[in-house]
Amino acid sequence: MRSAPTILHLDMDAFFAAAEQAAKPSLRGKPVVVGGLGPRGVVATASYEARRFGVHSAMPMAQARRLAPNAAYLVPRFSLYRTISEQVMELLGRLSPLVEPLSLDEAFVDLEAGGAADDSASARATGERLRADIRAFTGLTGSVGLAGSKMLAKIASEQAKPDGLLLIEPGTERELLGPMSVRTLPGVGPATGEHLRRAGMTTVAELAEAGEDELVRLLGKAHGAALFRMAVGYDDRPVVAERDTKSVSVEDTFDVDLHDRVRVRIEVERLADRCVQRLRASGHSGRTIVLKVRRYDFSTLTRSETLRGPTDDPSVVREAAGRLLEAVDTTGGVRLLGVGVTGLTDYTQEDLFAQAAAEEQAAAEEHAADEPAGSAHDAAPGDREAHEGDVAGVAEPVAHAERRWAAGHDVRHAEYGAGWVQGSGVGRVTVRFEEPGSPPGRVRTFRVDDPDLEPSDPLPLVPLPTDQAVAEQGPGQSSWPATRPKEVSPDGVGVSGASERSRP
DNA sequence: TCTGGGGTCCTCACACCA
DNA sequence: TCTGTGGTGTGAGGACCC
Repeated sequence: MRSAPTILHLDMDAFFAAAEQAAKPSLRGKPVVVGGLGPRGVVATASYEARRFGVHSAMPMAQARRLAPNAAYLVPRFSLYRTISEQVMELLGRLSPLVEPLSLDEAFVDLEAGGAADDSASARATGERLRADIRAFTGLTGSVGLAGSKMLAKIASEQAKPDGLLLIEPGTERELLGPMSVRTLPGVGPATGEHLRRAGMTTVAELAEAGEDELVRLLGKAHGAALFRMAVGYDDRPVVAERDTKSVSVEDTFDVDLHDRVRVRIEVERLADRCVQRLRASGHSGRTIVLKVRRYDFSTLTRSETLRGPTDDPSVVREAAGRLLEAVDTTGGVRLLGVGVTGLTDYTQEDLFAQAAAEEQAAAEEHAADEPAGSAHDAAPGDREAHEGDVAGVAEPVAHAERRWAAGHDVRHAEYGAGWVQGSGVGRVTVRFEEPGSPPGRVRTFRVDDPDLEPSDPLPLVPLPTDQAVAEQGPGQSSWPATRPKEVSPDGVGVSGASERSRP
């Protein structure tokens, strides 16, 4: 806790949906829902227009479609969001060396450490400047909270949404927090909230009145004590720039429950391989292998095995996961499988031969991953929906030519210019010709093998400055964030609802 | 009308050892 | 030798977050 509100929390507004609206002018002002489009998908982000229909994060997609049948439904394009996120994080990095990213669209900044602010007035000015810069550089809006602690800064940005700034003056915390719901505090979810409600506590003030001993009795030592401190507005957690990864995992929910034991085994091995790929990409190896199984009735169990030493060998992880699977009863069906590795270290302590073999295999897998989209993981459930756009409605694996035109992806036509794929199927691809700076564009349909049509990289959401404009700013002046939109992996977008009406 | 994916942290139970 | 205790490692599950 500090005497000046110099901890800043930034939260981008409806980030994934806003990015799609910025990239696709025809979707601006319309309800947009981003999330998994499969039968078991959930909403990742809903635009504010969609929220008016009652759609919100974590809601089953089927329910969202009932509430907002005319919304545009899109699959997330993480590489695009990551590019935008890097631009935003770079802007934050100019304020302070102490930036703690929480996710692609959220971060804490210690303004004091960067000398960017030392009192309320300078903190507020810095926050407003940051919001203006984010809008100028990305075309998106973010909300800023400023306070003397991380908890309060986060609460402030939440209150400021959308597109606002709120500063909490030190000394006013308890007064402000008192009437708020216990669910406002970080760490109080549905279960803890209900637990507290049964104990007669629904507001933060009631938590503070109950006292630390009572909260510890109800919730346990760590949780109870932490919650009491939060309730009285005390939070001295520092902004931490670098955090070590503790675990790496991959999981897949299947469109239809798996019953075949052999198939389950194959999926576990596939997940183990994907997990090792990630593990290696992060430069880690790990000692404990974890298998996660969610059964037909949504009951979830985990089984783990700790090895004698850390590994990043796919065969070792595959075998361990397979052994763990042997001990699990899967009768009735399996809804989800996951494989993870914990107990991470930065290197492998196994013998050098194993290490060399592992590296060879990693190189081979990396080569395979560079091949055209769809060749490596067509059978993997997580990838399948990405290639079969909602609009295209293709039940069978799409033909290679059509696979080039994943719905939502950017394209360029020799005559009509830049656009994005609205759908494809039966030898045709439908493109809406518009780009971030243009008015909503027209839709045209082409043969999938039209030589004038080519896939292209995503365009910047706002025009990049000319070299002249940069030069005029002079050396050392604020300049465009270095990160540029780069190649986006074929993670696919399917569109339905509003845009589906313009299908050929 | 069903409930994603990738994480973190905490608690509890149990075995083992000093 | 037996019993109690406390620390540590491991395994499982739950809650929470974005």
